[in-house]
Parts: sequence; C-alpha cells; structure tokens
Amino acid sequence: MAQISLTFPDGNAREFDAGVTPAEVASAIATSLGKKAISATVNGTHWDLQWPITEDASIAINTMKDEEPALELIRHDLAHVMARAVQEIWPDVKVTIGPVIQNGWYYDFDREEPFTPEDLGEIEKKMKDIINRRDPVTTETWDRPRAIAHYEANNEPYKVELIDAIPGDEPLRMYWHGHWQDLCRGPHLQHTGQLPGDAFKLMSVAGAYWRGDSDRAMLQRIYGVAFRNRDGLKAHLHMLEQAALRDHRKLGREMNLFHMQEEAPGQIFWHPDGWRIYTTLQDYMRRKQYAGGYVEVNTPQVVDRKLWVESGHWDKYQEHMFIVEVDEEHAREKSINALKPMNCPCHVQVYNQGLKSYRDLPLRMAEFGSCNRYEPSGALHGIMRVRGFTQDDAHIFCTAEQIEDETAKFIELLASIYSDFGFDKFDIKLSTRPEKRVGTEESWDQVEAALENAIKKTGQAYEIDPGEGAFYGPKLDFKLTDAIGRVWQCGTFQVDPNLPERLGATYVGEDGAKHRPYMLHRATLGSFERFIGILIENSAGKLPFWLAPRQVVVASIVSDGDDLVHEVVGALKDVGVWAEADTRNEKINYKVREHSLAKVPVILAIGGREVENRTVTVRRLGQKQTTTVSLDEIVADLAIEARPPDQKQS
RNA sequence: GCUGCUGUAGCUCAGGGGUAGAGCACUCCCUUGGUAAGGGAGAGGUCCGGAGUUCGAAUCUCCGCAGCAGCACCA
Repeated sequence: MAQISLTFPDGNAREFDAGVTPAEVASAIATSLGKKAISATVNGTHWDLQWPITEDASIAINTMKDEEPALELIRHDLAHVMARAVQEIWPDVKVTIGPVIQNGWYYDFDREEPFTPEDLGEIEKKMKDIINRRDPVTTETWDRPRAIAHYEANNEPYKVELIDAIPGDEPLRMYWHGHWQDLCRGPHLQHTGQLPGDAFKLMSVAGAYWRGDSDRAMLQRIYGVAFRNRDGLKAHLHMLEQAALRDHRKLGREMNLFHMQEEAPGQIFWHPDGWRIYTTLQDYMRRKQYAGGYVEVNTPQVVDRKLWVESGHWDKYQEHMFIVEVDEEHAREKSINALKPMNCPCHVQVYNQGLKSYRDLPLRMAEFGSCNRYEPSGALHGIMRVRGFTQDDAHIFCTAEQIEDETAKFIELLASIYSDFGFDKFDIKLSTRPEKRVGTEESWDQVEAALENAIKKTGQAYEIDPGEGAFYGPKLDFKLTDAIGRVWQCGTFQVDPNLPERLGATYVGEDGAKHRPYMLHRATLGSFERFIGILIENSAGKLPFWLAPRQVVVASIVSDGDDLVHEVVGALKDVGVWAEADTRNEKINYKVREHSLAKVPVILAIGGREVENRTVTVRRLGQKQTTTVSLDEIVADLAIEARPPDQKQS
C-alpha cells in the first residue's frame, strides 16, 4: 500500500498507509489521545475522524480543549441528537435541516401539532438519555439514487428536496448516531457520549419558513444553545439576563421616557423625560450638520399620489405607505395622498425651485424628516422599528466629480458624531453593482472608485459586499458595535443618479447647458427613535450626563434644608442643568435609593451642615462615597459637564 | 404578513365557572431621619374588545386587536 506523510503541528512528520483515518493516527500516537480525539484539522479543513486521508497533508488532532472545533462539533452533534430525540418521541415528525449558529444550533421540523415549552423539557430529557447511551457515530458515502430512494421510502420529502439541491458532483454523506440516520456533511464526534450533557439547553420554539421562503411551508424551529461545559452555559445564560436588563422597552417604562399603546401601533408617545433626550440629540445634530456645511429644510408629510408616481414609490413601495384619501366637497373625485415614507422626492422639489448653477453645488440639504411607513406588524419592535419616525436625513446634490470629496466629508462627520457618543470604532461596508442595474459600466466604475477612494482617504477600515448595491448606484453602510458586542447598522450613504432623472433636477454648468446632478442620500443616526433605543441599551439607561433626561436631583435631608435645595435647583437651571428638588418627607436613604434606581447621575444632598456652610454633598450614580463641595463650585462644574461634546471647549 | 405564546390595579405578577388578590408605586397621618426601602391607615380593576356556551363567564369556545419570540420584510 502506498505511503503518505502526515505533518503534525510541532513540525514532525510521520509515514502512514494511504487511506489512514485521523482516528487511527490519533490512536497510533497514544491510546488516550485516540479516546479523547473529537476531530482533526487536515490541511486547514475540519475533518471527521473517520474520513480517510489519501495524500500527504498537515494534520492536527482536536480534543475538547480546542475551542473552535469542539464547539462546532458539540453544537452540530446536538442538532442531530435533538432531531433523533424528537423522532424517538414523535416518529411521524419530518426532519429538515439543523445548522450550527452563534452560541448553538437550531433544527426545523414539520409537525402538525405545535411544540410546547413542556415538549422542550421532554426532548431535553431524551437528548440526555441518548448522550448517556454513548451511541457510536458512523458515516458512509451513498450514491444519489440510493439516498433518494431511502428518503422516499421513509417519507422524508424535505430530505429528498435537499438532495436535489446538492450539486451533482458532490458525494452524499450519511451519518448514523446509533440507529438514527441523517444526511449530513459532517464532521461529527466519535460517539454521543462525548457530548456534555449538562452544557446545553433548548431555548425556544418558533416558526420558520422552509428554505427561508415566505411562500413555502411554515416549519417549527427549535433553538438550542451549547458550550463545552456547564460554566460556559451558565455564563451565557447570565449574559442573556444582563441583556434583558438593558432592554430599552423595559428601561423606557421604568425611566418614564415614552409609552406606546394599541391605538397607535408602531408609534411613540414621548413623555417629558424621553422627549428631553430627543430634543437634546436633535439640537446636537443640528449644530453638527450646520458646521458640516448643510442647510436645513422642512417638507410636507401628506403629499399627493402624483409625486409618488413620478418618484417611482407608488409602484415599488406602495404596500409600505399610509394612504390618505380625502373626500373634498366640490372635487370630482377623491384626492389620494400618502404620508411620506422618505424625504428624497420632497427635497428634489425644493431643489427644483429656481434655476441651479454649478456654483450652487454641492448643495447639502438636511431635514429632520418625519416619515411614516406601514411596517409589517411582525417587524415592530419597541422604538427601534416603528411606523412613525424621524430621520436625520440629508441629500447632497452634486456633480460626478464632487462625489469622492463629499463621501470623505460625510465619513469624517459621521466618525466625529459617533465618537461623541462613545462609539470609537465602526465598520464600513461598500455595496457594489448588482446583477440587475441601470447606467453604464463606466459610470459604475467611476462612482464605485469614488466611494472606495474616499474611504481610503479617511483611513477607515471597510469591506466590500459585491452585488449588494441598489439598482441605480453603490452604497455604504456604517455599523457600530455596542457595549455588549451587538452590531447596529445606523449610517448609510447612497449614490443616486436615478431620482434626479425621474424628477427632472438639473443645474446649469460652466458650459451654459443643463446637466443632471447626482443625489447622495445619507443618514448618520438613521432615525432618532432607533438611535435613542440603541443609546439606552448601550448605556443600560445610564446615559452620559449631557444626554441624561434627569441630570441632578437636589434632596433635602432635613426640612431645614429645603430653602437651600430650591436655591441650588434655581442656580443649576440658570446655567442650563436639568435639576429637580426633592423635599419630600422621606429619609435620605429612601431618596438616594429611588433616584439611583431612576438612574439620575448626580444627587446633591443638603442637611444641617450644608445649610450652615452653604455646601452640598455630592453623590454620583454608581459610587458609594460622597464629597462635600461649595455651592458655587458644584454649579460651575455641572454647567461644564452638561455641555454637549461639540461645545466642550470654549 | 406567517407560526407559536401572552393580555388581571400605574408596575411586576398570583388566581381561576359562583361578590377580584399580593408586593411595589400612589394618597393621608405619625416620624426631621446623614447616603439604596422608618411606621400606620386608605384609595385604586369594563380581568384587552366582541360574540357564543351556561342559571351564572375574568375563567370555557370562536372572531378580532395589541404585545412577545422567531421567520419573512427593511425599495
């Protein structure tokens, strides 16, 4: 038999018969390694212990100590074990697919009866049972007709469909966990006993469309999470609890920021404390945009259908628009309008008033544009995904030559804004020309190059997403990462020659002829509503002082302090700090607890000693120790602290 | 929009075919207390909406509405 040479991670090589399996290699090294082995990495590919190796290769034997392959195998094998458990309990359930996902796996089933939470417990028990059986995992390669015949005989139509979708030249691999069989690419563990029976949990069951297609059957998906050991699972569950504590819907209620109700689904009733965040944010954005060379406009909410037909929205976007029909008394027919879902067509109307010269470009037109979109009910989520919202929108009208410069300017503005909120790092995605597109290859070349050069000029990291651009132009997406590692797409930048064309925007060039401007759609925060939701979750409600809806509570310890409390509140208000008096008949312990839970960043306490010395005792949120300072000093300090980041120096 | 679950006091939740429950919050009284809950009393509900079953429905059934999770959607 031919010999092959396998090279180990330490650089040593050893000869084996061609066709040797990693299981045999591991056992040849040490019997104990043969037992501990879970998989191999062969030439960088994750390799089942049973797959033969036929050529010279590099090889590493993986054990549970190797985190990445271990988690992959645990989650993947658990998906199979779960499917097996389900079919052992309910033999008529049809299996489909069950991939590994972040932190765990899911498996989709076709079953008439819905799975209940109690069922999950039962499945989990059965899974532990299967793990305890230490069933061997074995594999075989089948030819197509045999596999299809097998699944047809077993009434598993989804598997047949999956086989049809696998490219013809790929071998079909079958895996057995004990007697239970599944079509699977692998790799897998040696036996079910290698699975950590105490480090997984079935989390939830939910509907999911077969092959992600909403026109096809709705299956039942069971989600599970798994780790290498019990501590990993515990840490994950703890993390989920922490994330739930940050939920902006919960904090919004607790902090009395806003509410929503049945009569206006997907729309927000802002309470005073929430609206203060909103207006502070909007004031800040207005200053940043003004400094960035933007002009601000405001355009109508209710606009006649005619404009939406011209812009193309009536055709493509109608199902997402709120349509308003008005029966005017003397009109021959009803007037049909729509609430604007976007601002761009209105901005072109402003642009089109009067003749524009090339000297007017670039024209950066901003609007805090109040938009309404009829989002599908299932998409609504707190204040993050709503039907009524306000974008920090702007459209830059410019020439082709100006695109690169305008892109770079925008990225710089965006970076400066994000860093003011503590998001120092963000990712840029450049989406390029899709299959179906309009415009010449040259213009795509030019515009894509302009965007890429602009990003390079700013030195920001980026990646390219080929084919994901709009049909008329490429775009940039900006994603920031929050305090607990979640990624949010907020900023966007899109090159559009199409809408100026449709709505007839022109400018007079140096040559005296009319030309078509480009339109750059751009937003930094996305929508104020969603961005506030992100800020709340990012900070767990403890917003930075300048954005905190309640900045200072001045609390009396004894009623003899009440007069000074009111004096301090007045002094703070005079310098622009939001201060409230708490002279209620309660003990200081009670007041401190209540305002701390309400996430008020600064509590100033005033008792007999403070009255005597005209001082206040300062307690900061999250700190136990207090300091006593003079009234003048604290007012001056907090006045500076309350300034928005763009007004810090000066 | 689809699948499943949920809807009881301002909030968090228990209950469950026969007059509606708790804790916190709220109001009043006592208490002037030094940094995360001082004591007492009181008020508060169309049990999401509608229809049905029943002598009787908050409870069971059906139809809506809204919320939650996931999927699909986010031109």
